[in-house]
Amino acid sequence: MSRWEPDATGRMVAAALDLYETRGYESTTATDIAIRAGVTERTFFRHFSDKREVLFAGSSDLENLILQGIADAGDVPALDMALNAYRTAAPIFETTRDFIVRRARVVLDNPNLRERELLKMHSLAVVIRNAMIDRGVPPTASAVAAECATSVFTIAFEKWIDGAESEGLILAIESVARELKSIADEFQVE
Amino acid sequence: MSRWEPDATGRMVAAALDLYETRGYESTTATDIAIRAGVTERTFFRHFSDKREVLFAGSSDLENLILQGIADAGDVPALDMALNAYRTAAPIFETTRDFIVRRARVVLDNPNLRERELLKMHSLAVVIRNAMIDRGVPPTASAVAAECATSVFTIAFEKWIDGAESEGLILAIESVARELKSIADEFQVE
DNA sequence: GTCTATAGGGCGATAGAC
DNA sequence: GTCTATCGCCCTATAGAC
Repeated sequence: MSRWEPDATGRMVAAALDLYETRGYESTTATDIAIRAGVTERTFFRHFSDKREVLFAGSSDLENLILQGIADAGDVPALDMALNAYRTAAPIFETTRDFIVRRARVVLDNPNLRERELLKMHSLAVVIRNAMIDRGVPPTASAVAAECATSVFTIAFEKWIDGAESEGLILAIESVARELKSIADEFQVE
Repeated sequence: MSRWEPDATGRMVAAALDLYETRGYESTTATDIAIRAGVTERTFFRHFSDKREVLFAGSSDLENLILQGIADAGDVPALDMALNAYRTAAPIFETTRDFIVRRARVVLDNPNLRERELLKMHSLAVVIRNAMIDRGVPPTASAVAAECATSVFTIAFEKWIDGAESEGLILAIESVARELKSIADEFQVE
């Protein structure tokens, strides 16, 4: 038997989500989470740079899928390429839906967590943007496509969480993308 | 002569920007800012809910202009309506360009401030979205238009700060909006 | 305006894996 | 021996309570 129970990170994430749900984020201390996970406060901060980060463990996995989505995309228009990043990432949300939904609710009603989520989403957009530039897509087109695909994903995710799109996250993405297309069609540049 | 020097808020904002520029955000304490502005630490926290907020003073003015931009827009397509919010807000950036540029640099290279900025931009998007829904634009169209107009503004702002668009922020907005139109044109929905 | 709890960083000690 | 995960104690600044 080893000195420590395995998967300290997983235990801390689970403990944090439980406590944030029941007591709320503000009134949960880092020490509370650590104790519930069977580690010390100091260990908590060695795994997570701050109290928010614990709900964003595994975001580097997400980033890798995003990058793969760009690499896997064929020689398609910029917006399609950017959207492919999120199509490729969608499965990791779908396979852990219960956790994702609980987590989303907690994040949604706490400004501190919301803020961190926006930073994470923004860094995904930056990753997509840079990967597209590396593939030879012009800089401004890459920036606009990456940002707008991220908006599409965010809105689709919102619908999927609400249960309005019970047919799956990818279909929700396609549906919101169609909406973007139609809005842009109506728009007349001066 | 009054008991206190006037414009405590303005002095704290200026002091904070100076210190964040020279020492960096992390190694500037709230007390440092307060002292430099000639107030007590307690006064600082009475004006600003936290150390980040000091660089976002006046964001309610911005929100009001945004709302006016939506109200002033004629019966135009959704994306045009959302963009009009930022066209209307553009002048307050242009009249204080020096301050805005210094501020943008500081925000850009500190994750804590960057995070807060993203939250502020997101709440502008939400304000636009709700104002559009109130004007009778369908919910999903409002969401997509508000988010994408915000992306357009952010990218245009970036170019304008870099000096690439010396002809003004509004022209930068129009130019990025054209890019969005052309990207959406290429995109073929499945 | 004063007091205090919490966030979160620094550092050295400890105990297993290899 | 090295490397890595944990602990424990000390510290300061933030930010909320009173």
